[in-house]
Amino acid sequence: MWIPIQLNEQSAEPLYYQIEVQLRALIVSGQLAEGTLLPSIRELAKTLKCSVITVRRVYQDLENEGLLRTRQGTGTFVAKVGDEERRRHRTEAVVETLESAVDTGLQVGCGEAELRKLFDEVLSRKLADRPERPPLGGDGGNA
Amino acid sequence: MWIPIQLNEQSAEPLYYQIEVQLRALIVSGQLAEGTLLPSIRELAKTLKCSVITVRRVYQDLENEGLLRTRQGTGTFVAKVGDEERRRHRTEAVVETLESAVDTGLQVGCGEAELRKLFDEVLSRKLADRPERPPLGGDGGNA
Amino acid sequence: MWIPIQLNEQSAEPLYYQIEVQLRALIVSGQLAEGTLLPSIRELAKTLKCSVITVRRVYQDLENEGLLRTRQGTGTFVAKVGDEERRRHRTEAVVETLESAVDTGLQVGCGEAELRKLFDEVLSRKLADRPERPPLGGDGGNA
Amino acid sequence: MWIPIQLNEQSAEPLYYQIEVQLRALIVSGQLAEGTLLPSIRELAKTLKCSVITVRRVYQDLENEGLLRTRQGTGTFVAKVGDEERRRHRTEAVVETLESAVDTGLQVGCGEAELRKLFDEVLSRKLADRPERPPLGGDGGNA
DNA sequence: GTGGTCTAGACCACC
DNA sequence: GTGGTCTAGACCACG
Repeated sequence: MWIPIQLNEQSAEPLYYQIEVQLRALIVSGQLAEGTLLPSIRELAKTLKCSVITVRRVYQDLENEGLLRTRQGTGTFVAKVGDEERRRHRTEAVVETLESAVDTGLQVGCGEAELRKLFDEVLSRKLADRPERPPLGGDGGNA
Repeated sequence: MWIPIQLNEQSAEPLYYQIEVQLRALIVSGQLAEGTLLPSIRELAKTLKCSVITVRRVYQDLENEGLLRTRQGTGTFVAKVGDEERRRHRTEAVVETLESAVDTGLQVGCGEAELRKLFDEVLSRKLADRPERPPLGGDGGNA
Repeated sequence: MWIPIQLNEQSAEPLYYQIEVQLRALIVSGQLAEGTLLPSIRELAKTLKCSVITVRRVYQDLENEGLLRTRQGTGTFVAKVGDEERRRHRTEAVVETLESAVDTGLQVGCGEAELRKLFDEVLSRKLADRPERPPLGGDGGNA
Repeated sequence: MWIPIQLNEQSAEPLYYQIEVQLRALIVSGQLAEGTLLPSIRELAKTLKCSVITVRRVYQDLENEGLLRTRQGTGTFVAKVGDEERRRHRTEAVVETLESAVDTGLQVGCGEAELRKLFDEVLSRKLADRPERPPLGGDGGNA
């Protein structure tokens, strides 16, 4: 099964964090359905050209968050995520970042109108750039 | 002279970064006028209850950005900031964070409408919470 | 023949261990009488929805402990368990776990009284929850 | 500062887990007071003769549980633990183990009286063996 | 000095 | 084959 994760080696963000963010997004957005068997840590590590330990950490962190479940000798699966939890996860990161942006804007003296304008510009640009991404087949490898 | 900087020890963001962001905002927003003498490194460190090394780094970074100027034996001043530069600085951080938020939102499957709604909520809340802050006296320091 | 074994997939305990503990308990408590023919490895694996390898390991381990005997081409039987051995086995696991619990309690600063209270609570609760379980018919298998 | 942690290399329990259990106990029992600066991961690793990574994992896990707080460049501190949380943590592990012991006992056919007798024996023995341990000085190294 | 990330690689337990 | 633990050691960021 193929998982669309893009790493940016130039970024200051740690590798494990980049992977976590993207994998978490795939799960809470439902693109990776409950019960889906993820690639083994070794396999994903090879795919991403990083250490198995880095991938392991990702899986472990997401398991601690309750998004994954792993069974030794079997593999790592997408856990059941309640609707409530899914909604919370979905907007949590977005809202946090928006708050930070608005905070910064207000502090440097932007008014409400200017902030709205900047947001509109960013949103329009991002929507235009948006790559078409068909939903992942979520039934592959689900034992 | 008093500089309104709030540190959050709980945050994962490094101390120096929190200080930099806020000090930069005060400068590019004009709340700290050109030529203003900043508190000495030692004084600000004492005020913020952090290491002098941390403050030193902040002043150094902002000097490298051209926002501060240091004169040996005299102190550190707010440099002249061109209108062009000021405008760029002002929106730069905001736009970056907004982009990051929108990216995250799109990746977890939020639609345009939902993102706009979240932004509106955040903006309204922040505007309501906004503390009244009179402009700082920019006419020199008492260090 | 039906063997009452409950597996908890959520548990961190390995499957083979959960099965071993419960099967051992059935034997040393006399609920599975000497000479009883156990279900075949394949059958039990199917019943428990786990790998034959897992069941094989369980039978092997219990055979090494002297609780089971395997006769090629015939099947696996409950071995003769001496009274001495039965008594030892019966309390061994219980005592070990009790010791571990008491150790933990003392280390976190519980006093004797508090430990007794906790034990009473747990015991009462478990006795109340206890499902009625009639003794198993120990007179041979239908495999 | 000295932390009384005993490792059992023979045990099947992973090192990191043994350390976690004991450190957690010291914290929730109040023997390590809020704000106490723990030994650095390198120092504790040397003391315990294990890898820094093992200690790091312990600190990280306990930080995820909210029992520790670490500040880069400064060290790792005991976090504020609410009374409610402390009580929960304190009895949680004990109760779990007691339940497991009682479960086992009932399954092998012990009656209530026998279980009480076993518990009494274990408790008495452990109380007698108990080493005298004076409270730790919790004010060492607290910057 | 501190913690944080990433690496390679060994060995074990489980299915 | 899978994941789990532990190791040694490099390099960076922070105070």
